[in-house]
Amino acid sequence: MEVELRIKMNEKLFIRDPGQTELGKKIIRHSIQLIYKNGFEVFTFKKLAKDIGTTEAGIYRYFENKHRLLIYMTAWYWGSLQYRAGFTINNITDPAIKLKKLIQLLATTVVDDDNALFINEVMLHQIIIAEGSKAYLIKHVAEDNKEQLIKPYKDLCALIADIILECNPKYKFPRSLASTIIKMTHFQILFMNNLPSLTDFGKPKDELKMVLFLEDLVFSSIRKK
Amino acid sequence: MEVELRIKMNEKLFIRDPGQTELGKKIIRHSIQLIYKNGFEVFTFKKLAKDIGTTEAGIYRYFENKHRLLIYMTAWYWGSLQYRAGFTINNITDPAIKLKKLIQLLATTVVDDDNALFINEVMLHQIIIAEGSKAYLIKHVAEDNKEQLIKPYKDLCALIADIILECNPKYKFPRSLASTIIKMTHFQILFMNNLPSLTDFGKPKDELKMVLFLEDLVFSSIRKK
DNA sequence: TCTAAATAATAGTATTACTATCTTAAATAA
DNA sequence: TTATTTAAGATAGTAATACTATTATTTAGA
Repeated sequence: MEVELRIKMNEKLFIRDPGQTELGKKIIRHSIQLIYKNGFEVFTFKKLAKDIGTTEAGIYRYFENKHRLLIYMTAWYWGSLQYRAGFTINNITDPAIKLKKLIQLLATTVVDDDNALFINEVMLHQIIIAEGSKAYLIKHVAEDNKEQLIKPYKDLCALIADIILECNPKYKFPRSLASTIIKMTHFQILFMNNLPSLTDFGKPKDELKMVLFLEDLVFSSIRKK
Repeated sequence: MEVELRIKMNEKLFIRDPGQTELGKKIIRHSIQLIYKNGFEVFTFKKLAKDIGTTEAGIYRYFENKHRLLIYMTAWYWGSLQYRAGFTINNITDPAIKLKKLIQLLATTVVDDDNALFINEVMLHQIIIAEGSKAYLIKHVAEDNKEQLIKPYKDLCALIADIILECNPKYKFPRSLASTIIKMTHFQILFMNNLPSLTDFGKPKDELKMVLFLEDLVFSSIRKK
């Protein structure tokens, strides 16, 4: 039996649902490869179309522009993470262990490299780390789209904030700490890989030490007092 | 007597030094205004030229492209911060107080709105918070330029890391904590202003509470053990 | 006053980011 | 089975962007 994990995406994120058609899946798959390889700035629909073997107009039937495509990817990433987070902490009662598991989930490179899926999560993870901020760090995103885009992110943040409160109901900054955890895991990975002198685990790369740092940071402030 | 603070900028960051000429200063001043107002994506040299009352070609004599201009601004910002950091902690001996002062410096909106200066630091601060990541989150920056751009950032990080070690010589992650402080002050400001639900001080905006959060986070982990 | 540097004015090109239209192929519904 | 949607392919075209090049004019310094 095959189980296909399908993440329900908000309809406003696309013109035509890329998950529903072959071309749509190809668009996502090849975009991820191209952006992963060369970065978002040099990525164009023309190059994508050529890579896929279709035409520019074909892509435009799915996404309004390349920025929307990045938003779609980002939302997909956070949705998937949300799902895996729920899975990870399922049946665990100790909130501290839940939190540790989540930090690990966030900080550790995804290993699920199932080629059957139309989304390569390893590459996507790297893209989000390197380019993810660009999805919402822009002035022209209309408020409603921003809402839709940010929602899975917010949900994950709220989930973590709740667990923090479980650990210590008196802790004053659960949401800020939650968003800090999420941001910092990504940034420390980015720094570790590209600007190692901004970290203490860049040379040699030591993901484990990074997790230790994050755990230390989080638990010292939660447990204090 | 007038004292002009001049920040020495690396020569690779521009074609012609904008600090040396009237047009150059205008370029910086108007870029800051335009990017602050509409964001970096929609900012073009054509619009800038029109705004200044010069031509596109005129701008290109100073900067290779708009991305280089952003790099210049970013480097200027970190240079300025580095200078103000030194100023701020001068004559203070207690490392914990030094650290607190630096957190405040990073987190608090700059007030120095001296119109005489060709760089409006209040706007620049906001630009760096909102668009700063775009300066180095790109694949095509050549390594040497990246070095030059990142240097003042690294220097500031190293300065903070040293103070952290003064506070507690046994602390294991001084550099990661330092880069975390720098990143998080900016992100928490951004979230506070744009995505308040990701923070605990968004509604109403409470910069002071934010500083408390950061201090709590930093000192609980440094002082532990 | 002469010279060199800086700027202004104008023009032009390649690429990007789209939009429009028309045709064909495939899926589905009556 | 045929009719009808629906998706995809093919082709063309436009406005804006991101530059480069050339020449003329102004300004400042020796």
